[in-house]
Amino acid sequence: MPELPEVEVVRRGLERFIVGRRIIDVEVLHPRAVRRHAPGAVDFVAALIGARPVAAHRRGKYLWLPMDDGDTALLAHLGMSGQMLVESSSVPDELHLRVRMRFEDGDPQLRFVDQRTFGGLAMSRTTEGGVPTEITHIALDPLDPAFDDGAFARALRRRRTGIKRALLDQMLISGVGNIYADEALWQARLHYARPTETMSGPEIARVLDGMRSVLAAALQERGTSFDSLYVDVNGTSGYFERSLQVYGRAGQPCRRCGTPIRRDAFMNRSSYTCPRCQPRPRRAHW
DNA sequence: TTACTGACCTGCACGC
DNA sequence: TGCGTGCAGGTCAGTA
Repeated sequence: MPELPEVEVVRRGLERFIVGRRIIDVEVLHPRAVRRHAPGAVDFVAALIGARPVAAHRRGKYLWLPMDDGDTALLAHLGMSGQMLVESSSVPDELHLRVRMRFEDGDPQLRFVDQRTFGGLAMSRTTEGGVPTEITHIALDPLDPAFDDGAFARALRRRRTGIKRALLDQMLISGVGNIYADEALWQARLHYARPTETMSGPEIARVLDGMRSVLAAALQERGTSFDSLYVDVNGTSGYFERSLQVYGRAGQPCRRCGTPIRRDAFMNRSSYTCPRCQPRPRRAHW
């Protein structure tokens, strides 16, 4: 499931293999893949043909390639199962190939493959700061040098919710999904239902430290892979799954204290905690 | 204004 | 063997 580390690995691949190459052909093979491009697939194709990406940027889980016209960008979100593959035209089409781009200098081509179609591409106008207008509401991620720990702590305490809900809110902090939220909270020894409004400064610092350490470690391992759904631009899976401490380990011993890891249903998904290291708070936001 | 819920979507695992 | 069901989860519109 692509979260910040996985998206960053893909961004680096696009920067290496796609930036600087002029697009000469675009095929949209599934309209849902460009549903976020309001004017439709025909307009999406027309906007891209002739354009040349000049950089590859990321904010949270969003990727964008600014174009050489100076005020548009190709905006991408991988959703649950999106893949950006840089491949030779001789490679057979993937079953879930949604969009293909060909370039003036020939191979390799860029393919957007997405099994569950939660992801998508769009052409977007950019702000003066170079950020696509559609994602200006997305907060910075904790690895961004401009991320303000103090402002995050103040915003967190203004909320009346549980810490995990807050961490998954991309308007508060971006790049963190279900997997890394569970991992960071285990690192910080905090339960997911811990009320944000009463969190102490050291507790918030532990959460930020936990997030940064888990995201950095995942980046080092080129991301997490549970199946074939997350791969880099060359189709290679990451290795961080082997380093996960709680996520997906229900019933297995906590690597800190040996207590069996517990799985709870939470927000229509799963939450993994160690009942001993991360005790339920007396007052909780479920 | 803020917090929360459900829908979207497809493939796989599992039980019957 | 085949069918039905549950599960995985990021985002956003709608609701309370």
